[in-house]
Parts: sequence; structure tokens; C-alpha cells
Amino acid sequence: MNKELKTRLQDVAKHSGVSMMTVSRVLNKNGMVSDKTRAKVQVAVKELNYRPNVSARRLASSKSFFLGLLYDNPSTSYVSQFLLGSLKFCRASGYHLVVDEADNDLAKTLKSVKELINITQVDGLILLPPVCDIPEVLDTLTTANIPFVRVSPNSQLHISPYVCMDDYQAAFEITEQLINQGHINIAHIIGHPDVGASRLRYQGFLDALRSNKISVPPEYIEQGYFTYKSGLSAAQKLLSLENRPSAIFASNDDMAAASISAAHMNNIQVPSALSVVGFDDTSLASTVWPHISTVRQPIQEMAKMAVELLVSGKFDDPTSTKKSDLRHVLDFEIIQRESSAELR
Amino acid sequence: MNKELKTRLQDVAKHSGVSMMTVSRVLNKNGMVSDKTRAKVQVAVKELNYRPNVSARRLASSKSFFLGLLYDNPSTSYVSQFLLGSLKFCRASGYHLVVDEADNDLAKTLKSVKELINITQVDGLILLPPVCDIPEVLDTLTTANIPFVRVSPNSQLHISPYVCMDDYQAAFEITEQLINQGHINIAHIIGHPDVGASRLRYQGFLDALRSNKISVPPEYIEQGYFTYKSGLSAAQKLLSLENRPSAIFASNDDMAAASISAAHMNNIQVPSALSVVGFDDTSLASTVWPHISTVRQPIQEMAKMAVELLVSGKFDDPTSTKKSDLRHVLDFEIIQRESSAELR
DNA sequence: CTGAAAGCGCTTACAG
DNA sequence: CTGAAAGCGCTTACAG
Repeated sequence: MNKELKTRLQDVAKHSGVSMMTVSRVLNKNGMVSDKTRAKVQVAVKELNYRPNVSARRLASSKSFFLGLLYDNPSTSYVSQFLLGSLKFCRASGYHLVVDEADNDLAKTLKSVKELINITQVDGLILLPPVCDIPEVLDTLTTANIPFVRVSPNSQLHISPYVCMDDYQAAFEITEQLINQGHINIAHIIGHPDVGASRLRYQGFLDALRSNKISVPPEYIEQGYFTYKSGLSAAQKLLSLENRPSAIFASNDDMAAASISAAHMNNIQVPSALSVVGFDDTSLASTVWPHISTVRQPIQEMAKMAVELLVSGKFDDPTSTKKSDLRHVLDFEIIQRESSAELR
Repeated sequence: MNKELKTRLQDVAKHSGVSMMTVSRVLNKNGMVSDKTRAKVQVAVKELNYRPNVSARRLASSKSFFLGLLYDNPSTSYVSQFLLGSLKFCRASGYHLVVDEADNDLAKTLKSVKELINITQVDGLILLPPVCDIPEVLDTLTTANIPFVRVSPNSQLHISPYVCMDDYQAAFEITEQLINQGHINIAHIIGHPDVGASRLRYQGFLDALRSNKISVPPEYIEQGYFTYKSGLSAAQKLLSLENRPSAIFASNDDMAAASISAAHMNNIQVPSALSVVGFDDTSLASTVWPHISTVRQPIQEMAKMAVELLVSGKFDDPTSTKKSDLRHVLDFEIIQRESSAELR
């Protein structure tokens, strides 16, 4: 390490004519500093392009500058996108990320959580779904008084800040897009019954149809489990109906991809004879052919928001926070690709 | 942080009756310490369950205890699996990982590399394919004298240690498995022409057939580009041949998945009328139905090996290393799933 | 609102 | 082969 290149706190102090202590206070935004002094210091920080040494900071302070990320989501692409996003924003904030996979065995998971708290001594934890809804994990964290942020949680929404997107609204909009393309016979493959988002997406679908005065025959609704296989058999049933739907909205991309395969098997052209839309915008959506029209989840932005909430320290004292501040909804995006088109 | 819980270097020193300096030397494996003293210290370390404080270490030493991971691979699942693996082993070794994505623009990539060297001051760098084969990146690293490990590189194999698997042998074996299942009419979809592994897999395929005295008609060989779409059109051609193959070996899973779709479109049952095998064992392989028989790349192990090579410090002085030590080949695994079966 | 001193847990010279 | 001293770049308590 070229120590001589690095500007240190001392350099900033000298440059702005104050003590190191004062610079430290400005940097950490906590101490009482006069506006004038603060301004002076901030100028010096900018001019010298000063970046605090995380190791020194960690060594001296009571904070660890570690954030934990706990996941047990089977979707590699979801986890990895989130991971990459948090890594980036942790780095920007001078934090490091410790990643742990929750085990199927609850006892093991709890052990990992306790290790993160006691050994790694994380300053905060991010929980991805579905581990973010395990009561025992939440209890452990609450008891240990460790701040945590949950992503798309499904229960106990009042106990921690969380980030999510509006699954209902997204489903509503992508359904409405099909309607605007002239589709009336629209089927839906519901997602896994245990996942809260499945219900929200289904409801958004129903309400979009209702608000356009379109009725759904019961045989247009199939229960899926977010897997390709479940999507395949659901789509097979839908496509063998006498009054075949002209469009299928699957509750995730895997099942949408399966619907396209099912169409192929039945010699039904996509999108000319059948439109298919999915949800999530995983890599699968742009892997299969035709590429799948879908809803993009703002995973990167969710990661950024989660890190920011933890870094801000706003929630370090959980009791002081108003419920209204807990919910952070991020924008989704409807992505039109080649698997859906105007009805003709 | 509960400081009182943590055992420190001092505690170990006291416990084993030597100075902190001696403990440090034992821990860092560099200094000259008598075997007797070393043993004593090691016992104390074990008993007290001592783990060095990375921050203190980093602050005091000339090393940063940062490793960089540079990637530009489009496969999210590949990158994320590698990422998760390295994260794990970095943590076990007391290192932190800084992850950067190489840009399409070479100038930007070089800038990132220089930042990793000068600002983050990484102790070493891991390069994933294909960025591991960009001469300018390699030059920058060599000039800066930063140790680096490459994963499955394709060129200049003498300039750095690297980890890889035996693509040729794996292709040979999975082809031979098809042969053992009674297949004679086996087609191959070649991978992207710019990727070295494509050639090796193709060669393994050819040699397996040759060693079993099976000849391949030229129309059984199709050029693909590792994409689903390229696999789809390649498979379409293969399946419309008069002497249709009974098995297709695609050079990756995406193209194998596409081959299955193509079979469906032509009302050909997989695996009863057509066996399909892929390569990589990405999540796609167990997403589509039937699940794809494939070759598992040992991505986690490759990550571990890459981290270990860097942490070991063996290659800190690149000039001193013998060429024979550079190559690290890891074992693959043939995974038999539902997409291939005995010919009947 | 601001500062001088001590210390976080290690390693790097420097001695012996 | 082993050790006592100084210092890495910050923050925590304590003064004022």
C-alpha cells in the first residue's frame, strides 16, 4: 500500500485549520459543529479527495461497518442480482458485506444469524424473501436489537423497515396492456400459494379484467408453483380448452417460458396465435425465444435502498420509528418483448 | 461490538507464554520460529479459538487483505455462483472481496483495473472469462506487479496461475455415455467460435466417436453461439434431416434447452425419441422439463482454488514460479438427468 | 461548539 | 530464533 499517496484525517484537519476531532465529527454527521466550520471541512475533504480508512475506523469505533445479507431464495439470478447491487452500494458507503445462506434446517439458520451478530458483529442485516418471513429469525434479531431491513416481506410488516415493489399494480398494468392489445380471453397461471406476491399478482390480474368489464371463466385460472414444470402442465390444460385463451399471464418468467414451450408443442405460434407474458424479468425471459414480455423487478434499486436504510442509522432504535416510514415501494417497469402482441 | 468477548493476540501470547511478536510470526507463517514454540502457540490459538482482527491487521500491515474479482461474463448464474464461492473462501481466509464488472469499453475496464490497484489496493485479482484473455488487462496487471489468477483462460497460459476444468475430457465422457446408451447417430451443436472451450468440447466429442469407430456425417455438426436462439435454429436443422440423429450433444445448457424445445415443436419425445445433453449445469438445466443431462462445471471449487492461490502468496513474485505450477485442473462431473436415455 | 490524549489490535522495523 | 517499542488512521471518552 502506498501510504504516502493516501490523504488522512490529519491532512484534512491541517488543510482546514481545525483538529482531527472536528473533521471526524463532520464526517460522521453526529457531532455538533458550527455551520461555518462544517463548510470549511467539507471543502477540504472535497479538495483533498479524502476517503476515510475503513479499517482504522472499524478498529477504533464500536461499529463494525459490516452488513449481513441473509438469503435462502432458490432463484440464483434473483440472489446474484441483489448481491451485486448491495456489494456496490456497500462499497460506496464504506461498508463490507457478509453473505450467508440460510439453511433448510431452522436451527442451523438461527446459528448463522447468531454468528453474524456475535462473531462478525454486523451493524445490520438484510433479509431476502422467504427467510425474511421466518418468525424465529425475526425474533432473534429483534431480541438482539440488531437493525434489519427486509425485502418484499409478507408478514409482520410493522416490525422493521422493508423494501418492495407493487406486485398488485404491476400485474394490473401488464394485464391491462394485454387488454389494450385487443385480448379478451386472458388466462392466468397463479404463483406458489405460500408466496404473498402470488396472491397480489392474481388480484391485480382480476381487477384489471373487472375494471375493463371482462369476465374470466374459471377454467382460465390455473394454480402453478413458480416452476417450469408446473407452468408446463398448467399451460397444457389452458391450451387444450375448447375456448382457448388468446393470451396467458404467468405469475413468473419460468412459467411463462413453459407456456411458450407448451404452445410450441401444440403448434400454436407465439405471439401470432398466443401472447404470453411473465413476471420478474429474470435472465430466462431474454434467454428463451421469443423473448418474454414481463415485469421488471427493480432488484438493484431494492438492494441500494436496503443498504441505504441500514447505513443511514435511522432505524437503529426501532421503537422510535413511525410505522409510516417503514414501507419503501420501488418502481417496476413493464417490458414489452416478442412473446406478446396485438390480437389479430 | 462486545470487545470483552474477543480474544486478542495479546491473550494468545499470555496463554502460551511468548511475546505477541512470536504469535504473529506463527500466524503469518513467514518468520523463523522454533518448532516447539510454534506448537505451543498453535495450541493456544486453538484453545482460545483466536481469530485475528482483519481491520487491525490491515491497518498495521502493508497488505490490504482485499482481493479483486473482475468479470464480464454475460451468464449471471456463472458469475453469481463464482461470486458466492469466492466470498465464502475469502471470508475463511480473512480477506474481503471487491467485485467489479469490466466494461465493453476497454478504456473503462482498464480504468477499473487501475482503481482496484491504486485506490482499493487489492493484494491480488481474479479474472473470469472472457476478461481473463484481454491482453491489455493482463499487461496492466503484469506491469503493476499485482498477482492475479485466471479462470479458464484461453491464451498466454504461461503468464499467470489459472484454474480450469478439462473441457475436452468432459465432452469425451458425456459423448461416450451417449454411445454406451446405444446411440450412434449423435449430432453436436458447437459453442461460440471465439471461446476456447467450444473447440475443446467439439474435439472431445469427435474423439469419443472416433475411438468407438463411429463416423459423423458433416450435416450432424451445427455451429451455435451459446444462445438459446442459435441452439433453436441449429436443432431445427438437425431434426429435419432425413437421417435424424437419435441424440444431440449441445455445447452448453442454453442450446440443449433449445434443442428440447425444437423437439417438442416437431412432436419428438425427449428422451424416448431423442436424447439431449448439455454442458455447464447452469440453473437452466434443472429448470426446463425434462431436466437436462449435462456436465457440471466445478464453479465453487474453482473459486476456492483461485482464492487459495492468491492468499497463499506463492505467486507474489511471478518470475520465480515454474510453469508447471501454473495450471490447476479441477474435476467435473457428468450429471445424468431425464433428457437422455437408452436408445430403443 | 472544539480539542489533546489514549487506545483499538495488529505489524513493521530494529535489537539482541 | 525471540522481544520491546513505535505506529497504522481513526474514534471514544474526557475536558474546556
